[in-house]
Amino acid sequence: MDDIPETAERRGRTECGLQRLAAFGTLDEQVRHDLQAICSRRAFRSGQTIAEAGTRPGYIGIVGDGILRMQKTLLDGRQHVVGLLVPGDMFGRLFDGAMHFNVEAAIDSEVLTFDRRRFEKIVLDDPALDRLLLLNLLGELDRARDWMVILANPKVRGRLAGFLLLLCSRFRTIDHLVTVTDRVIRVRNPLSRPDVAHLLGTRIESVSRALHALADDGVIDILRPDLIEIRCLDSLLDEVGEPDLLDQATLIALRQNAAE
Amino acid sequence: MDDIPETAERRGRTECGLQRLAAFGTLDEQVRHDLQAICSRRAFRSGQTIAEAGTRPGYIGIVGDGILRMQKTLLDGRQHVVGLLVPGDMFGRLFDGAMHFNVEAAIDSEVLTFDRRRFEKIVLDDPALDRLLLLNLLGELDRARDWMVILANPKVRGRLAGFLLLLCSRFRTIDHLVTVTDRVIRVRNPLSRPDVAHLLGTRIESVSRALHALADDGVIDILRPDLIEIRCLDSLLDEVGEPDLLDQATLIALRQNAAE
DNA sequence: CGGTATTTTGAGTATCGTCAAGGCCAGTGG
DNA sequence: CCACTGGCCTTGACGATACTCAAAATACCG
Repeated sequence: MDDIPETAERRGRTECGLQRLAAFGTLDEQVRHDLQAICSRRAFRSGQTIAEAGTRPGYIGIVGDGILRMQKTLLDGRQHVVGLLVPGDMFGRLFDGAMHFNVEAAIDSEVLTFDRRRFEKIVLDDPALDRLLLLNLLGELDRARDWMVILANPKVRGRLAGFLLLLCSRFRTIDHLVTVTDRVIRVRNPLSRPDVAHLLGTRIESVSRALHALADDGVIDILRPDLIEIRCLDSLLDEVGEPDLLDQATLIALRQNAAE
Repeated sequence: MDDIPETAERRGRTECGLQRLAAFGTLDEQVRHDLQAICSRRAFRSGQTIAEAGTRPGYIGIVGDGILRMQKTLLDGRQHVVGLLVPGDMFGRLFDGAMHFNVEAAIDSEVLTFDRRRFEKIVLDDPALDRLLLLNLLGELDRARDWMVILANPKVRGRLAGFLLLLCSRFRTIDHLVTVTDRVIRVRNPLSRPDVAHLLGTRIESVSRALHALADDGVIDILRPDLIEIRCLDSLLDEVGEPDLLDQATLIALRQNAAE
């Protein structure tokens, strides 16, 4: 897993793809240019470590492509997933101390890195960018709270349902991870069974059983262990009980073809 | 609960107590003065609603004294706690849309409110305040992730242990909620049994049993249902398995007298 | 095609949820 | 002062769920 050399790093500077991230489209031309100048695009293979807890990396990262997982190392050495990062999400302790979690690539991914010092300088000079970061953080907070509600579900089945919905919500814009064809939503789960189990506070066997129980009830189809087809969105929503787990935009997007 | 008149509001403007909040001490004199000018101090009785999900209050709130709980309303109408706010914490969707959760007073509390428009204006003009808010959010995020780790604990006992430790960590600076006397830490739990149970994804009976199981093992003492004495901090930490649930400063503070 | 890792299934046990009953405390009214 | 009431917390008994350990099946990779 970890024997992939650090040099699995494509060099950047040229066309780092910042403009493809919608959120940055609203920024001032000059600011985008400044950011472009300190931006490198680096590729990481699935499983590779990108940033480690306890250290303070010299750069700010923005996910360009792929999925990263944030995880904490527990006393017994196991890794506990505390969140996923999708394209557009940031990490890296702006203005702050050491990382509180590791960042690893959940699938092959590309990360835009910005020298932290210089990034902070640009932020201080541009309120719009600053505001962008603040809103990004607020969104991150809401998602963390969504996780809390899901994790507080007393039954594994309910937690798993919430997990699947959250995957759809987060991956909606990433077409190779979520595809909405007529009546069904197909979603790829980038987390291994042990990771899912640990995240949901249970064991791999229980995850497997709950998943197959949902399949037996016709709520989902298991195409592959990591590829799920959602046949009945409403049933899944019922299992969770949280009204605004999926925002309106996501709901509409997921239903758009299903309604035909 | 809700029949306390809205006028349970002490008038503000004069000496709103902003300077007592450590975080704001570093701010520019002028900024503090500007904030003071738009600050009102309002008191809320335990159980009173302070802000509602779906609305966009006209003010930014900072907890002055007491404990607030953030909670989401589920489909079945129950309220689910997703976090606690202690003195110095903020709420109120700066630059952003509607609230995603309710805010209620968990105990009698005092809140500093700032007109949102004017607050945002001051923020835009002062990078230091902006940075303060950003760090506040980062801290909030870390705490939400701590909750996630605790909630992912498969056993009620482990989740409860984590809950108690998190209480200590959050309430450390509030002397009437956490007192460290020789060898023991005494902490008051501002949440009712139903709230704790729901937060931890279990039932009140299980909370009771787990609490008494910890007491039987000599890890804690139950002085009153809402007043816990921690006799063995290390045992509690073991139950959780998360190394940095308590930051170094908190650990030292909690142990300072216990070491004698 | 074989070998390995992952996932699934099965059986037994521990934990937890559920329902019902009992205890404790504060407030009320006799 | 004491019985009564209602809210919350605790305890007990039983059934449902989930965890553990072990084995089988499947997917993955050369």
